[in-house]
Formats: sequence, C-alpha cells, structure tokens
Amino acid sequence: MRASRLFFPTHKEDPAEAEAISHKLMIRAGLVRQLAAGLYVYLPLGLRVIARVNAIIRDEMNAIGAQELSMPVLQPAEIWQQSGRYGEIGAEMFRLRDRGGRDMVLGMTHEEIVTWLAAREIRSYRDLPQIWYQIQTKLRDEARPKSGVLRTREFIMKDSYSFDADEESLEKSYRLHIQAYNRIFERAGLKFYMVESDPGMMGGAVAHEFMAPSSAGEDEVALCPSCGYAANVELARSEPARPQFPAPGIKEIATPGARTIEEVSKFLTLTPDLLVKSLLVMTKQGPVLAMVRGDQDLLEAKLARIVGSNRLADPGEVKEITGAEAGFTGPLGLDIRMIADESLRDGVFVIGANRNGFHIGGVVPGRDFQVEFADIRQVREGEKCSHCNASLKLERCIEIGNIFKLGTKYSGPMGASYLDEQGSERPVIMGSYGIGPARVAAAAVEQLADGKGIVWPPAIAPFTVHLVLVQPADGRQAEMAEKLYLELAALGVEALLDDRAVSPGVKFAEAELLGCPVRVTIGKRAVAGGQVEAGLRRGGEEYKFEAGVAAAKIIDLIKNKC
RNA sequence: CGGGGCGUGGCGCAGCUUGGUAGCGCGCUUGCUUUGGGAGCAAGAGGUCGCCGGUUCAAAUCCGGCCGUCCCGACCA
Repeated sequence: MRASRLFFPTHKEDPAEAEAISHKLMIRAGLVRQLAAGLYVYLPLGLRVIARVNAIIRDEMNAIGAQELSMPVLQPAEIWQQSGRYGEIGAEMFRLRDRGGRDMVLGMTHEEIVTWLAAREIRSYRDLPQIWYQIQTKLRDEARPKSGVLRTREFIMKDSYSFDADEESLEKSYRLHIQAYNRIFERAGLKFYMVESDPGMMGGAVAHEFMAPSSAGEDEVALCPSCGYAANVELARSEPARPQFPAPGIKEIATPGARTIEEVSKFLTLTPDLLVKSLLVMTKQGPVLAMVRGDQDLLEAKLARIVGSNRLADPGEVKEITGAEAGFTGPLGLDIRMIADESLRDGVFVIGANRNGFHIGGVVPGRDFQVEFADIRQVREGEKCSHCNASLKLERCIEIGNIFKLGTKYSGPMGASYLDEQGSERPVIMGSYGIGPARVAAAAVEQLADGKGIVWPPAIAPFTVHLVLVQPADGRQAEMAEKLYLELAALGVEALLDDRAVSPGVKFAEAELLGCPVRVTIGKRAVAGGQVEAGLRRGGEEYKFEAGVAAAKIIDLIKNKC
C-alpha cells in the first residue's frame, strides 16, 4: 500500500475527549473516528488491525474443530422470552418493532439464537459434540460507553458455543477453548491472565475471564504470585490478618458524636479491625443487615449473589428500621436477615447499639446474635492467598475474553435436547465463549505504546514494514524504494510505502505514531552508500543492509527480532 | 440513573467574570524557497459561538430549558 493513496488522517494533538492511551492513539493514528457515544467508524488502518486479530481467531478456532457460521443481529423478541432473558435484561437491550408490529430486539449476544438452531437440528448423541462460532456485531445500550473502543454500544465479538452430551464432554470443549484462547492472545502479543470470574447473568456455575493488565481496564483481578491463584475481585477470596481480640462480655459504651468507623475507632482507641461496619441494604425481600469488619469494604456484587439486587438504605429508612441514625447501626435487637462477612467469625467486636450516641463492645457474632456468615468483602492487596498463604496482588485489567459453562440454562427452556444411546431424551450441555477483537487491539496499544505512538505486536500490526522514502522527487531514491517494495511483496510482506511529498520529519513522526514493527528508510544516504537502514519500532535497534539483499534481510529481521 | 466537567472554523484552545461587529496555534489552499526528524516566507479560504427561549438598544458573554459529549459512581451477556 502506498501512503499517498491510503486514507489515514492523523492528528498531532490528543483529542480533547479521550482519556485512555489507546483511545488517544487510535484516533491520532487515524484508526478510528467516533460517530456518537460508543459508536465508532473503523478507518482502513483500524480495520486492517481488526482483520488481523480476526484471522488469528479464525485460525485457532478452526484448529480446535470449531465451525464458523453467522447469525442475525436482528432477532424476534419471542426467542428471548423463551429463554426468560427478555424480562431479566433491562434497558441494556435495544428493543424495537417491525412493520407488522412484532417485538424485535438487536442481539446483545447469541445464546438464544444458537440454542434455537441446536434445538431444531441436533437430534442424536451422534450429532455431538459441536462447537459453532461467528464473528458478529453485538449491540448493547450501555449505561456508560467509555475509553474509546474499550466499551462501545456496537461492537464485534467472536462468540462460540459448545454442545455436548454430558458434563465430561463439556469439560473437554471448555479446555479446548482455554487452549485456543491462550494461543490467540499469545499470538496477538498480549500480556494476559486467565482468572476465575462471576458467571453473572450468563448463568452456569463455572466461568473464567481472560484479562490483559492495563490501567485503562474496568476490572480488577487478585493474583497470587506464589500458587497462581487468579480471580476477578468480584469473587476473589483471601485470608485477612486477624487482630488480637479483647475478652468477650457485652457492655454498652457511650460514643457521643462518633458515627464513622474512623471516629469510633479514634474515640475508643481501638483499631478499625475490632469494629463491625453494619450496612443496612434494601432488597426485594426487605431490609438486610450486611456486616463487614471496620477495616474492610463490602463488595456489593458478592452480597448480590446472596440477596439479589440491593441498594444502600437511605437515612430515613435506617432510622425507621433500626430506631437510630446511620452511624449507630448494629445487629442486636433487629429482626431482619443478617449476613456477616466470614472474617467476623470467632471474634470479639464493637457494634452499633441502634441507639444514638452508643455502641456495644465485647460482642461475639454468631453467639450473641444469629447471623449467616458469607464472603461479602472486597479483597485487598497484601491479604493472604486462601490456597497458599502468600500475599495477593491486585491488578487492573481489560477483559479481552471470557468462557462460561452454561450447562442446561438455555437448552432446557428452549428444548435443545438429543436422544442418548438408550433412546432417552436429554438436554444438550452448553458452553459459551467470547472474545472482543477491538479490545484485543486496544489492549495491545495500552500495553506497548510509548511517548511517540503505537507499538504494534507484529502479528496484528496494520503493516509489518513501513518503508520511508525520504525524497520521492529524487529518482534514485524512488527507484530504490520501489524495487524494495516490490521485492518484499514478492516475498509475501505487504509494506506501507510512504511516497508522499511531505517533509521527512512528518514521515518519521507518523511512522512512529502508526507503530509498524519495522521501519525501513531510503534517502540520500541509501543512494550514496547502497545500503538501506532498518529500525525496530520496539526497542529501537538499527540495522544496515546492502540494497541487493535488503528484502531477504528484512524478512530475517521480522522472523528473528519481532 | 446520581454527581461533576466541557460544547467557539477540520483539530487543539483563548475570549465569558465586567454584554458593544470573534481571536490564537495546528491543519487546509496558492506561489516561491526548502528536503534525514512534525520546514521557511508571502498571500488566502474557512465560524448559525450546540439548540430553543428569555433579559437588553445590543448576547459567544447574563438567565431558563433542552441536546450532545467526556470523567467519577451505579450498571455491565
């Protein structure tokens, strides 16, 4: 491709609306343009990157025996009613009517459609197992699109679905996906982890996410450097240090004006881990008292898994239910559901007295009041790993892929079943697996970019070689560059030839901004010395090659150093 | 959905407090010069100041409403 013909509008300055590095650079390098919140146009260079990511995905999906197909984005609402998700999912799903007044949706994912297909076409255990995939557009009316292409309302996803006769076979399909995903992300040049994740709305019991560490990510994962335990903080477990507890023995203590953990702890000269933080939350089944240690934070996602969706009670509700103002809430005397974090087990704590200006000390949860114990706290950096006792690290990550064991969540209600060897009808056991190609690209930008621009991993770079022809007007330079460009093409490497009549400074700066792995310079020095210069975008090493053998040498360089 | 910021030529911004005929840098066009690190000189083109309404002799500027977009939070198959 010649730069003189390539549409790649670049910007010198960061766009005002961008915060994330990938967002700034993908706009500056002319990869994407924003149409509206969460809607992006992919320009030629951006699309080339996505196409290369997709090619890797296809390659590795095909390698595990998956078969590509394509399913509609526009879907009848009826099918979502069958699975039950039409009612469960709220404003995040785009809903519309066709001209005949039929309710339709724009697909946010394709479990329903693929299960519909399986229900009709899979009949016998002989038809199993199957893995079907597509690379298709998804639409979600996101509450908050953000960070460029990292969270958008319309995006493409590689989604695959496995169909198996039993759990054991599902395990195989699941493992095959793990294998494929590891290869895909390695080939794409990313640093990533596979972590345990919350199955969430997908249903099913087991799920993992593939996470690319980056400060632009929206998720946080807990990692054990010693045993390899890795989990999304939404479900990560840990062993917090246990304080020295005082002797038990209930006694009321006046704590005038001390409401927050900090104030009470200061007033009583006790460390916060000797206090109980009692939070009144409102659920569909009524109020629930959630308790964590004073030094810890409640993780709402964990609580939600036990009590369903919930919100913090407002001050009026607290007063009505506990009889005291927020700040003095505690479990004693309340006749509502109570859930305490596991770290409150076997300890002696100070709790709120449900009486303004008072707390109660010497309380033993489970003995002095009835309570369910559960893990409802947020893991903190430095807490001990539950498996090996090493210190956990927390890291912010971009979710680039996920895998779920669905079981019969969809096949059951939608009637996807098969006849086994004994002739009895059984539901198909399913799995669902996603990858976001745009997130893979953006994560690569986030992880590798430097002050000058993007640094693409070779496998997903828009071009592997960026040929800078310094002075196109100089016939000898142009001839050398053309020759090398054609030689590279003959060897299977499509280069970007910068044949534009712009100043050298612009060419070099833009080459760095675009981030192709190898930059080859042909200017007056090349004409005078018969050598071309090749430089690596990553690391910056420079090489000189005799013009006659330059193409072969550049190929070697790509193979060995990229 | 709650909180906050921003909306002025293509891009990045100033001007708004204190109302009076819209400015800077980059980019773009033309010419000449230049040509290994975002060139120089000269001459140009390009703006309903997000939208609607109000106040005023007069509104980019003050007031009200709406819209868009970004950030934090909630949410997130």
